[in-house]
Amino acid sequence: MYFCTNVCILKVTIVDIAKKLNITPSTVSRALAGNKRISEKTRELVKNTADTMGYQPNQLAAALRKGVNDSIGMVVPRINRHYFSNVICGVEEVLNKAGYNLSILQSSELLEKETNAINTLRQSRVGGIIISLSLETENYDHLKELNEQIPLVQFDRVCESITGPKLVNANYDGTRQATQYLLDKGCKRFLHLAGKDTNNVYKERKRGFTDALKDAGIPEKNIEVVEIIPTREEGRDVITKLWKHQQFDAVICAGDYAALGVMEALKQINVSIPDEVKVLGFANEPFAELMSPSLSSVEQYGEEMGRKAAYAMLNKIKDDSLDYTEVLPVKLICRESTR
Amino acid sequence: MYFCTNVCILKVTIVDIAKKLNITPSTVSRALAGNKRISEKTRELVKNTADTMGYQPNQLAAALRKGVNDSIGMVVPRINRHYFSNVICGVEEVLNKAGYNLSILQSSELLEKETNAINTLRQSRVGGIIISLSLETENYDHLKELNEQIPLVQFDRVCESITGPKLVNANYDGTRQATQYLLDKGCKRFLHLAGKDTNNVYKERKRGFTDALKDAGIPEKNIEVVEIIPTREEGRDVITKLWKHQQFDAVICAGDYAALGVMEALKQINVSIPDEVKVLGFANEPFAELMSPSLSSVEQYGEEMGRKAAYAMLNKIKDDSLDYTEVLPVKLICRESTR
DNA sequence: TACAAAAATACAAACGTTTGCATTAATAGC
DNA sequence: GCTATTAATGCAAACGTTTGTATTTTTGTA
Repeated sequence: MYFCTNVCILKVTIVDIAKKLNITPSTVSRALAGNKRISEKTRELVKNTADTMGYQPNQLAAALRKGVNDSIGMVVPRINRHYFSNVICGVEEVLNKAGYNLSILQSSELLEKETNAINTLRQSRVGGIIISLSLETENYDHLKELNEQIPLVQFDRVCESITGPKLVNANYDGTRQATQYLLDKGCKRFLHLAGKDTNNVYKERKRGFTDALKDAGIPEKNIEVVEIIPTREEGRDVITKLWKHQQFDAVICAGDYAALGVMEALKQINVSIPDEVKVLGFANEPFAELMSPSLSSVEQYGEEMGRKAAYAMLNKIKDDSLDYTEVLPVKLICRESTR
Repeated sequence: MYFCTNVCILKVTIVDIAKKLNITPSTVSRALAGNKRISEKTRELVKNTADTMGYQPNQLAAALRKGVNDSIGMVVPRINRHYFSNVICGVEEVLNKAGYNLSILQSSELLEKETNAINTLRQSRVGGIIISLSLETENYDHLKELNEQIPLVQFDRVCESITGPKLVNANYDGTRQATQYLLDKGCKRFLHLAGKDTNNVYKERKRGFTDALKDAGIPEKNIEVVEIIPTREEGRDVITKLWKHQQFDAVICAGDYAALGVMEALKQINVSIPDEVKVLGFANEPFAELMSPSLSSVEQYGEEMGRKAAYAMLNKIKDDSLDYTEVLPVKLICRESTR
């Protein structure tokens, strides 16, 4: 069917259709949009010839003229992180159905890349931005500015002092519940490997941990909190160093990767899990279930988070005054590492 | 500093700057672009006032006028698959540095969503598309058409009959080497859980498997190939059913998730891995290393693939006649499941 | 058949850039 | 001091849509 070359296929525009049918571009535009002002007959005619000519509407021109863009931007710390990639899927699912499409950028946990990403998205005039902050982000000026300009939805790692929809996981409840669970198991000496305190996620997890222990009357000397970057390596290193001076029977980590490191380190020095130490992670990464012993963790539902963030965006676009914080429930998953 | 409202910040345009400085928009445009035709003095002046006014260039307008867009589209089967999310990171890394940005869409393994994604990207006039095909895609008309219109780079799951840059993993070599490794270990009765034969990736993996065995003189009756959708569930189910009639001492799977299912099923019926059966996967998912016994697999370097795909795109944009297939090396990773 | 009302379409400006060409200002050469 | 040359800027059209308003065509009614 395609006898003509690239160029001609690519360049078919509303004016070409208009010329072919001896009508005006405006009529074509309206016909394609299904406007009732155009007669049923010409509407059909236009649609058909548009099809046969291989017409592809020019999003750029339309967005420029309309002043609104039906694509939404998304900024995440890392695309290849299980949790975030799941959130992306959820967002995509909802936005796609609503006729929007998604531009995804990653900040790689860097403030500079985050700022760049935001600027890129603004320059391409996205209709809104869904963001989860980088670990490095402690100054929020760029966000405050952004928030005054286009619809902004924050999720997971958020800046609380910025108005608008914010969706977070029940980090406090999750860790508190997890800690309580270990208390019930009879643990006495607790270690928490926490993340940066400037981050709402890690701050809340730490708070859940300490509150649970305080309420249970555990003496301070049996509670230790160490702030790390929650990676496999740091988890391993920190435990290895720490264990020489101090032992625990419960280690609660701010993330599964740190917990993985902890377990590896403990195995290496022949500390038995869960008999001598119980280990708990957070995020329920796919590997948690499959390790040996399998790792207890806290599931946070990424796709659901994504869907909620997308709906929040759709609503925020309609009503700019939207301002709330929703806390999504998480679920403690008990496995061998805490039996 | 921001006394004025949303609207006014958002709307600052090249004309506003021009008015403020009593010069024309064209001068402003050229100044911002660093054009030498504009005097050093006004260039600086314009840039400074643009900054203080919070000017954000309108990508839409520029792309519309220039007829080219500095954003690249990417279509992958699933964003939340470890391999693909790694490829995305690689692509992003390179394109970002080159001043492009990325729009990522997922096909969810469906032809229809793939076609939609492509259309969406074309409508937003991306400068090129990097794609890995959905499993469902067996008809390539939409790709052939696309390939005549904008720069197209295929990776991993490709259509061989379409010209242009194609980057694939050494699926044949990888499986062949893996099979040879099991032959060397003394295995005699081989099972391959293959994926769809219409897919280049799975076809090559199967070919590597059968070629290795044929060359080793393994009799046909000791070779079995079963085509499945390589998921955990199917791996589990197929083995459970199969094992009743037929046993093997080597199971080579087209993917790690299928291998995981296989191992679970075998554990359930008390078949020992690796003593009675050796199991091998493909892709080296993060969990492979952490399982017990740990799963031998074939590493395919996602980020490197992404970087190569991005470079291919940058080159293809410059030179449309580019047409080659590059095979990226993979690496057999031997672990406990094949000891 | 004429005429108002309604339906269908046409006209033209606008969105914010970029860019070829025209114009003005500045410098140089004599 | 006057023209030739170069440097700096201005003008206006174009990219492909959308949309308010104007115009034409059709329909209905008397």
